[in-house]
This record gives sequence, C-alpha cells and structure tokens, in this order.
Amino acid sequence: MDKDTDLNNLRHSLAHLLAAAVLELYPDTKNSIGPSIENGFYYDFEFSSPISDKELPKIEKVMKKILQTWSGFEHKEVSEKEAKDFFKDNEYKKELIEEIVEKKEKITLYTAGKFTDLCRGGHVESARDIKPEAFKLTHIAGAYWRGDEKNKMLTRIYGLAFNTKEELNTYEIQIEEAKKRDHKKLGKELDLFTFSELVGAGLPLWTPKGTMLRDVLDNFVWELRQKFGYERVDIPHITKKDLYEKSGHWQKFKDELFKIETREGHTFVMKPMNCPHHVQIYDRKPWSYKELPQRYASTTKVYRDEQSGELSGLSRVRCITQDDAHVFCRHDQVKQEMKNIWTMIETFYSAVGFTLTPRLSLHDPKQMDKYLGDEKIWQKAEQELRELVKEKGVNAIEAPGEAAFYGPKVDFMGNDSLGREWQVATIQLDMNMPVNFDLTCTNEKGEKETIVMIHAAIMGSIERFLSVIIEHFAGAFPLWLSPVQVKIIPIGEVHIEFAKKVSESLKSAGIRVEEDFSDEGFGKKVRQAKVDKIPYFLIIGDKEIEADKVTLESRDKGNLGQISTEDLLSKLTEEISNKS
RNA sequence: GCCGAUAUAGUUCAGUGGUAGAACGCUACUUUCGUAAAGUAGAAACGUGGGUCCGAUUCCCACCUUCGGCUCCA
Repeated sequence: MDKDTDLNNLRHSLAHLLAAAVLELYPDTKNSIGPSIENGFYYDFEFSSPISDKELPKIEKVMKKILQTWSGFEHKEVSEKEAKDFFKDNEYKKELIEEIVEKKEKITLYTAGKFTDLCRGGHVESARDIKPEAFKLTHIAGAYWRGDEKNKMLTRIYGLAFNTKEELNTYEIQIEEAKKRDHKKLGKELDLFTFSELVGAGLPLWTPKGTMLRDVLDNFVWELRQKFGYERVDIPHITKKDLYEKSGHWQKFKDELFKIETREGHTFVMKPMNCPHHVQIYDRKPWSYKELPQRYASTTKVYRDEQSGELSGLSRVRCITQDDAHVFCRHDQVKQEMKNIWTMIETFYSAVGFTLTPRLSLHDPKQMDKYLGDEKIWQKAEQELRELVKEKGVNAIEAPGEAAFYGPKVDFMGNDSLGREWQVATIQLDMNMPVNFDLTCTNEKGEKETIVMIHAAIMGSIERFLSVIIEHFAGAFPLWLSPVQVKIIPIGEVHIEFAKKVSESLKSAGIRVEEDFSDEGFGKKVRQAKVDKIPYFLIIGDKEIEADKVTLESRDKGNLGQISTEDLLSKLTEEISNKS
C-alpha cells in the first residue's frame, strides 16, 4: 500500500474514533458520514442539542481514552435487514444502506473496540498506528446532509491528522505563516482598503494606496489591450430590467440582482455583468464584415447580491470591479482572437510572477435547463475551445458543469495563501447571447450573418485578483507595482532641504515617493519603511550632502551604497519598465 | 441564506453585574538622532436596538459586523 493510502486510512480511522467518542459523550447523537480529507478528517452528526467548539477538547480527550482500548478494525458482511436493525433510529445510515442495496454492493460493518459503523473499509492495520499526539480536533461547522441545502443541517467536526507529531506541527506552522500573509490582514496593515459597517458588508472602500495599486494593474492590462486593437467604452451602472429579460439573465439570476424601483414604478437593476451593455454598443448600427472584430473594453464595477455568509475579504464581494472586454466577431475569427487574449493573460501573469492553471469549464449535459441554447451549439463551442487548448499545447483539466450559463470558458485558476483555488482570468465563447440579441454583420454575399462574441477578462475581478496577489507577494510588491516606490529619510532636520530637492526630481520623473520628514529618530524611520514593505528607501545625511549623492537601501537586497540622483533615476525607470 | 464562533480606543489585545487597562499609533512639549520602536504629558473605546436588574460593556433576545465551514458563485 502506498503512503497516501496509509495516511487516508489513518485519517478515516480517526473519523471512526471521533464518532465513537461523540456517541459515548452524547448517546442520543446520530452519526452520518466521516471521510478523510486533505489534512485530516471530519464526521457529520445530528446532535440532539447544539454543541459549540468549547466541547472539542473534551471530545478529544475521550477519543484518546477510547483509542487505548482499540486494537484494530474487524468487519463482517450483513444483510439489509440486519444493518437496518442495527441502525434502527438513524435515518442517515438507513438512507446509505438503501443506496448500497440499490447499487447491489455488499453491506459491511466495521468494529473497533465497542464501536461499530457502516463502512466500506480503509482503516489502519493496528490501532497503534494512530499516534494520539499527531491528531487534533480543530473546529466545528454546519454542513447540509449530502451537501444539499434542502436537507437538514448537520454538525461537522473537523480534525487534523498526520503520521507523526512533527508533521502535525509543521502543518500548523504553515497555517500560521499563511495567516500572516492573509490579504485581509495585510490590506489593513498596508492601508490598501477598508470596510465600513455603514456602507455595508462586501463593499470594499479603496484608500489612496490601494487605488494606486488597482490603477497600476489596470493600466498594464490596458496597455496590452491596446496592442490587440481593443477600444475603451463606458457604460452606466444600471439598466432597465428589460435588458436582462432579453439577455436571459433575468430568468436565471433575478434573486441575485440589486433592484431599484423608480418613483414612476419602473424596475431598474444594478448591472451584475457588462456583456449586455457592450452588446448594445455593438448593436448601435449595422456592421460590414470588413469592420469586424469590434473589441470593447471597460474597467467597471458590477453588483451582485451575494448571500451574506459567502462574503470573505476581497475574495468574495458584492461590488466587483471587472476589467471586462468583449470581442464581436465572425466564427472564423474566434480562434485568433482567443489566442490574442491568451497571450495577454500569459504576458500579464508572468509579469506578476504568477502561475495559473487553465481549466476548461464545460456545460453539464444532464442539466441543460441551467443554460441558454441547445446541446448542438454548446458542443460546437466546446469543440473550438478544446482545439484552442490543444494548439496552445497545454494541459487543461475539464470541468463539466462549470461553464457560464451562456457558454463554455477557459478559466485560469490561482491559489490564495491558504491554498484555496480561485478563478481569476477567463476566456469565454458565447454563441447564445448574439442569438438572443440578433447580433449580425453583413457578409460578402450581402446577407445578414449572426456573429459570435468572446468574453475576455484579464484580472477578472480586480478585488479577487488583488486578494490573490497581495498574498502571493505577502504585501512586498515589486517596484513597478508598489503604491509607494521610494521613501526618503533625512537623518536630521538640517538634511530636509536637500531631501526635498531629491524628492522633487524623483516625483517629476513619475516615481511614487513618500517623504518621512518627521522628527522621529532615524532608527524608527527605517523601521517604518521596512514595516511598510517599501521597495527602496533613500538616506540623506551629512555624508550624502557632501558627496551630492544619496544612500540607496533596497527592501530585498539591503544597503546598495551611495548613488547620484541621475543614476538613481535611470536605475529606477529601467527597473520599472522591465517590471522586474 | 444555514451552522458555529466573534464584537472593548485608530490598531493589537487585557478586564469587570457598580469608577474600563496596556502597548503601538495620534496630539503637544523636549530631543535632531547613521540602519527595525528616544523621553514626558495628553486626547481617545465597551457594534446597534430591546429585555432582566436598584444598576448591564458584562446576563438574555433580536439585528448588524467579522471569522471558520456548508450551500451558492453570471
């Protein structure tokens, strides 16, 4: 057996142990299922009265006590009746038993010590393989039975488990480190964004530094877009609901839209996406095929009434800034346009030193009611995306059911500091909305021809992208991205005048400078520059004034010695334009 | 939305059924300093609304916020 299987068996065995302890402490609890997961295990219970995480240490203690009485797992095959009699008060187990019977599989019961559970197996050979110091109960959470929100909510107890205490410690240290670079924490510390209870949950407010960061990134995207012929357009943030009735969004997403009643009794909607607005710009006049593709881009906000429990820092918000673009083109132009978007995505993400995993997000043939258009149109679109991925020579995992409701996507996934995966960039092929809106061009034969549309976002949601990138850099942004690029620190009051001159010449060259002319001690000013993770700071004292130079200190490389203002300027501008 | 937790100064944290405490930050004064926190003084907080109580920041309820999950995510 390989190592992963061993660890899974260990973790799954601990789930049994957890259930044994819970049933000993709270005998009228109903246990349901308890699998092993990435770092440990969980078990879902229906408690007769709610428990809180304060009880976890008690449960853990009982687990350790019971573990001493266990030697190993024994199993026996039983009939449906025997199994149901055994779990006579437990409707969860009975449901599972019925499923096993339906699948014509064997019903097996596993027993360790005095605890017996319905289980298909996969345990440690001997209970001694479980080290009491290498597992730990961590938290409790609600979880719907079978993951369906229509079902009853059970109480899930999570635990960490590893082969040894050292591995457990290592993992816990990793989590601690990850928390230090949590974007919610860094956003406050580096003064990038804030939330206000009065404004509301999920509505981030951007400070001057945070706004600078956003603008720098957006300008970079815009530079790339210009190379490929995109034009900037601007759109209102609200619309009559009629627009979404026609696009198909209303039917599908009306619960998630922020609605506005006008005083004349009409319903307007905060836009949850930009495509229909861009579509209306395309639709302003008839087009010749010679004028296509038309490529429209806007960096603009969309609003979605997300459920309160889903909000999380910048990763999940109700007001999302999208660097959104749509290409309106003919079928035979799709592949080239998509390749161009892919190139932009590659250029952009390699500049921020970030690796993305592409994912082919496809429709789920079993749930066609979730989507616009028929099976045929989807298969055609998906075939085109597969060819694109093939031509790019990359491996993309296929994810059925992850498509947008109007078309399949190539999504690019990034991870946050806790390893959670988020969709960032996306390329989506849409053959449905052009049909709904009857978007056409006049072709060579003088006929009206339905066009197609490509949705292209480089950062996707700027908020989500920033959450990922803040954690990726742990707040220590490269020079070109840093809201403050250079801090100027005069040692004493007499050095301020010279420092001002240096500061002015850097500023007039477009360098983002912050001056520290406070009367604090020198050590403290240095400390503040380091805490703020500013890429460079300049020191100006007697020695520098005498030499008509400044001392340059780098966040990453330490003291770089004295340098003249001109040399410094050319060094900085070169570094910024290389995005190094 | 659901389950559980959480809410004290700008920030990070103490604490109490009867007068709320620290550190950093902030303000003033002193100090003008050579690589991660100079000194002194001062201002500054119990999320909101109900309830119990002689009295609530503390106990109870509701709401709001945030966090960990579940569900959802165009």
